[in-house]
Amino acid sequence: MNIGQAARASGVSAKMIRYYEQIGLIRPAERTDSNYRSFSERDVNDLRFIKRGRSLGFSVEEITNLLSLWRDHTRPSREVKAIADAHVSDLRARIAEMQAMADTLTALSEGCAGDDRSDCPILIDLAEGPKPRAARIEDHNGATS
Amino acid sequence: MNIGQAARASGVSAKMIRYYEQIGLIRPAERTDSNYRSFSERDVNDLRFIKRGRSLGFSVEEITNLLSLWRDHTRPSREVKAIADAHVSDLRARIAEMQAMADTLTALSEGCAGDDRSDCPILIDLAEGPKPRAARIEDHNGATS
DNA sequence: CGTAGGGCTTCCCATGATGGGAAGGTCAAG
DNA sequence: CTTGACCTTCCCATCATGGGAAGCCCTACG
Repeated sequence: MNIGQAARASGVSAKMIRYYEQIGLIRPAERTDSNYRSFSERDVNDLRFIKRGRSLGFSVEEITNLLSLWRDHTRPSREVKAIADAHVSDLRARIAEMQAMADTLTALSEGCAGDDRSDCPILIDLAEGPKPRAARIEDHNGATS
Repeated sequence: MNIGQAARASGVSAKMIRYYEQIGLIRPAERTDSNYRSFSERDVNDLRFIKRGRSLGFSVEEITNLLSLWRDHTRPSREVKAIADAHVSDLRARIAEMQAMADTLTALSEGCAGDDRSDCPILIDLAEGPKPRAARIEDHNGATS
């Protein structure tokens, strides 16, 4: 199986296959007499594993670990779960961050006419920093943050 | 004002200030006799603008546009709003993507004992691809997706 | 006044995952 | 035997950021 065929079969681009080989994520492929890489079904399965891992947002480094856990069927599921859970935490943290950005911007955009006038709370916020959000009445009671 | 002082005053690292200058995001700073960059209050304000924009997830390119809109007070808010809204769409799309990843992984992780046994649905999913979700009963009625 | 330490300058390199493209070898079909 | 599609390696670019080296400058202290 050529690299192109392996690419089509796995959904991983030929460029990426070479890259994964180069960084040691996959074993160096066999070579034909003419120096073409030659892939087995098993190689393609590994590539599919990698592809799926990437689509779940795992870094190549995490996939390296997951792949070695997968190959060694005696390893405890604890290790796999730890990697996955750490990744989920990471995802959720980044989601929260981006959600906050989106919410802030949405609020600012709603206050922006979006017409010919130049007045725009978005620019004001960028220039002057975040305006304190509508103060909650409870806060007057001296609860120090 | 030295670059270090400007960095402290704006929250943008000296490295980044030089970079922003290099790519033309900010005007080249004045220089002292000894070739040190010299920043004004106005420069620092620009840096704060940039900093705030980055913290809202705008790319440097988007900030370039926002900054020029900010400097030209005659421009219509429509343009600003368009940039912001496009960015919000982008954020929301990426959030949805990551949310889907996190949800999938959470479900898989819940099915994983995380103990000494090697059996683990996470690895199975990675190796074999996504399992069809628990089929909803309504779906038996032939509603084609 | 001399020197030490900290700040500044530029320049190069690295990150992570991906793609683009050039130059050249190979293979299969016509 | 030629043509076109494929393969090989190598280099470059992305985006925003940091690390670090080599060398100049400035200030404060003895």
